[in-house]
Amino acid sequence: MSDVKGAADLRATVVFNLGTLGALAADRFAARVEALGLKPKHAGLLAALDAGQAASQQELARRLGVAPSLIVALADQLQGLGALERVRDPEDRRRQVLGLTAEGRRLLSACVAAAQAADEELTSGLGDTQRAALARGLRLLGEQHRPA
Amino acid sequence: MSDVKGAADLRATVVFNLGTLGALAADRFAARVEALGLKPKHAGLLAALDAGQAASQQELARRLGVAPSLIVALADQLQGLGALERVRDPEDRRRQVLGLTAEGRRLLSACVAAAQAADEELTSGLGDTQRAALARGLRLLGEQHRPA
DNA sequence: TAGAATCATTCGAACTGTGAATGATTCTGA
DNA sequence: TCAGAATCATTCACAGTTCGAATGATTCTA
Repeated sequence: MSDVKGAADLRATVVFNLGTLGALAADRFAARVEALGLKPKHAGLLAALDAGQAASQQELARRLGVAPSLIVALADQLQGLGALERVRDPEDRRRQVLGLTAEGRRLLSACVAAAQAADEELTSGLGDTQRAALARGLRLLGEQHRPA
Repeated sequence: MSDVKGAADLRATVVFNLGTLGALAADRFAARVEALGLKPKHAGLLAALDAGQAASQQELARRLGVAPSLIVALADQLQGLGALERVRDPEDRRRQVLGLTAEGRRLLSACVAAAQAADEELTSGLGDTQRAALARGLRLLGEQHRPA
């Protein structure tokens, strides 16, 4: 292969396709959760709350890779929807411990359904085998890049 | 499987992993092309110019999925770097036809190298077989979602 | 040939997310 | 015990990015 690289070489790259398709997938997902009155980051926060133990906002900011001040805004909005509750940690009253409500779990479930529908739409052109291989590869790569 | 869906179901989704990893990949790539004085969109424009026939800015905006006014700004900056030239289309003097210069091809080549290095970094935890499968799946999916 | 359409360009505005400042609370070490 | 440092949630001003409307030049259409 030549040492002068062109557009074709770029398209063969994982990061290029990940970036492009990631933006596309994010748009499709965003369009669907918008019907729930949510942004993708809201869904991310709901999922983080469902996944781990009760966590402070500081800790959630680390997990989601965003500034703590953004968690405040997201939590405000989700609290306004009745999706989560803030409770002062009695053992450290600086901390606000966030917890999902029943409505929060309902919303999260709807977000997951939206993601699955978007999956169906996005990968409809792929055969079952290819779709499974892609899903597996992404899950693997994702597991290796989880924040501690 | 239950009909009430939780965080684990979301993480199993292609769109979720595509979105998350897409953002990660974009960041890694951006950090590398920044050393060249470029943003990822600049690289995208260079690649679009290298790939197709000479195109108007209007057409490039369609291909990249951005507003025409953004193409103006990107092209201004790349022209300032000597990476491309604007030529009035003699057959339609409203159009500016953009073309890569030798410097533009050099920059594109450096962008590709940056993407390949980012690939190496990002997928270093995967086996060769898995990496190839992932690259193939992404390329396939990407080809199906090309703008006309 | 007059008016509609299309192109590149400029400019103001919307949206997102960040980082610095603030007040409350907890920790630390003398 | 207590004074100062550290950590938490919160507010707020700000930067970065992208878009859409307005503009002028050019081309198309009837």
